[in-house]
Amino acid sequence: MTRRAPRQADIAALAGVSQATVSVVLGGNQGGVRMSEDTRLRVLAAAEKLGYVPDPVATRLASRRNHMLGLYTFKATFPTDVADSYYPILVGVEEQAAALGQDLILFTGADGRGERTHDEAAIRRTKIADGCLFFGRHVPVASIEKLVETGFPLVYIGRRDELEGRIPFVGADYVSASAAVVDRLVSLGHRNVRYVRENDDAPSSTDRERGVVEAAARAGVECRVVRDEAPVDEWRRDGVTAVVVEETDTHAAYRAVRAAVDGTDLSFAVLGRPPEGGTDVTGFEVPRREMGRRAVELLVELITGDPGDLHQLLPCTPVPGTTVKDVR
Amino acid sequence: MTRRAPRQADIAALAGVSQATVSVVLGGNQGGVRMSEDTRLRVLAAAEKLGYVPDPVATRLASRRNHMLGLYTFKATFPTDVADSYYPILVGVEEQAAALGQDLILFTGADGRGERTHDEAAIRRTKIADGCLFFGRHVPVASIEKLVETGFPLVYIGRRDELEGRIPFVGADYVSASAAVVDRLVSLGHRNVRYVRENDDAPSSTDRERGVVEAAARAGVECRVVRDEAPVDEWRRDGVTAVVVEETDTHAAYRAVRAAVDGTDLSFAVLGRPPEGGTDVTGFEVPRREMGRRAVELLVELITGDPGDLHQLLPCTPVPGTTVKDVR
DNA sequence: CCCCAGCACTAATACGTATTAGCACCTTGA
DNA sequence: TCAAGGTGCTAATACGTATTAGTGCTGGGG
Repeated sequence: MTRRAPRQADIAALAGVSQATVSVVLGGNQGGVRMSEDTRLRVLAAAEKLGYVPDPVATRLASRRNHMLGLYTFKATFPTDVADSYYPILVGVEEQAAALGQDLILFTGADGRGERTHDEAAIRRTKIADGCLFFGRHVPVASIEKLVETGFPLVYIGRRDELEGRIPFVGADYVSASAAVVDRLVSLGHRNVRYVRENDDAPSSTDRERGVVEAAARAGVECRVVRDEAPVDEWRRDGVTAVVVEETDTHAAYRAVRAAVDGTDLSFAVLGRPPEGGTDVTGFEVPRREMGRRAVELLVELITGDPGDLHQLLPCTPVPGTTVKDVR
Repeated sequence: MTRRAPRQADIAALAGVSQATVSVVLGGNQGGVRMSEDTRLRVLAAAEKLGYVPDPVATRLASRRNHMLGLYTFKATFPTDVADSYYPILVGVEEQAAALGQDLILFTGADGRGERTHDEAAIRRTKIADGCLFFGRHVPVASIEKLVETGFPLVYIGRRDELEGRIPFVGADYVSASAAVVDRLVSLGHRNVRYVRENDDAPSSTDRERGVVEAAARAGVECRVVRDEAPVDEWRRDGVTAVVVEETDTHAAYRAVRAAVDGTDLSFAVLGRPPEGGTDVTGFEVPRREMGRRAVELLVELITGDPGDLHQLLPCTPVPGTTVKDVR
């Protein structure tokens, strides 16, 4: 039953011109080819009448532009467990893509039978789009390198330092934001702090640690780093007055520490936002939506050829909260 | 810098065969073309040596399908306000798309400058995919009809009865689920019920009303339908013992009624799930994730040519809850 | 010695669009 | 009248792979 979708050749036949003419007219005549107004209108009318829609695959094969941006996530794009942290980014991505007239291709990472693979073929499929956003805590370096080497435009959401800075990214400035949290503690008189981080070496984790450690060092304040455990009584014996905890998608460290600290007189801050929401816990807000927007912006710049800064770190907004006490 | 990616022609040259041979060998020889083991190995070796990876764009142009499913939403795909009700559907869609090896195109509805239009051109663009899912409370009938008429595969998420049943859909059986809620009230002795519904004539609203009204009629129970207001004292004077409220994305009716009923001895049920979550409120669970999955399944069936049932209604899961009292 | 049946492979073409060189025609000015 | 220049359009080709009809070759049977 399916009538074939109309193509330029059909329009050409209807309007009594050649396929090339149709392409020129519909393409907005970028090539500077002369065309009479009369012909132009005839072609447009025919296209309208047939309900023509350009084939994006053919467009891309012929010209390497189809106004589609890829979105490759290393987990499901719509994850079930960490919805709260992914979602705002996606909102930003969609927002900006719409604003710039780009559609989005979600690569499901499926190569036919179910299993989600992130092998080279899967990643290379992103080339169907004009460019692609990548989003995930880790990087399959080899595959990404091949993409980068072919000059394919891509932007990571989140800071990356693999491939000696050849990966463009839009991330959050966790270093400064984390340092600011420590600075605040220091200004309120805390001289002995524990930092609980998770067992992950993604940049978002290491950046936070760096911010905390450097700020503590600058202030001459003691700050020991521990992982994923909360012997609160011991800490208090050691003279600790404040606990800072990393916040990741899993919330693992956060929950453990929060539970242990609750009801004590320890000050408490989180490097991000607590999963339960609210503004009472001291920390900072990651500008996820803005990250999504800027990533799209940068990607489109890469595609069109004059990118701004290839490595962007957006500032996080401090959340004062009420869980840090003045101990001066 | 960009060295050209190797193509089949390069392999062919290296192996001393034709491009067609390369295609046949690398394509796993689906067409039943005979090929000597020797040649096969030579080609594979050459491909390996050059690091060949097929160009997905060309692949998709040459074969008729592009293995992309469209997803057209009448609001932003990633809405900021109704995340909870949209999201599970998207999860299901992505899940099943991945399982069936399909990528997803999100139509941002952008025609250049920001504003989201749903004119014919916007909807027509969905044809760049092999088929498209539509998702929204209302239908731009004229535009959709044109699509349907060309035989373009599409599936609505949510029941639709426009175009005399020519629109395939996967929806939820709100009629039965709503009736079941009333049946439960009746079985607990309620003989006078108020139904508060919202001011919307989308199928999801009218179906709920129908279920409620019919169930009440069958049981010979009084059930008056009101819109969006909650004069609780008046109801109680009239002998009402239970209130049923529709639940939509806006939560408007729900919130009003819930607040008014709270603290009274009126029983209370919702035709869906309350926005605050939990399982204490009597109602039912809409199988959103499953709807997403099945919609994808049906769409792919339409594309490949042997669709099952074009109109599917999925059962909702009853949630007993504790807000309905036994008044026998 | 010829014919036919496989065998191993390839030429040709399709897919739908973009791009570019250039053709045929017209106008203008000398 | 002719060259120069302009106008409006098209032929040809590229993009990289899939598909199919067919071609040349070999060997075996008659």
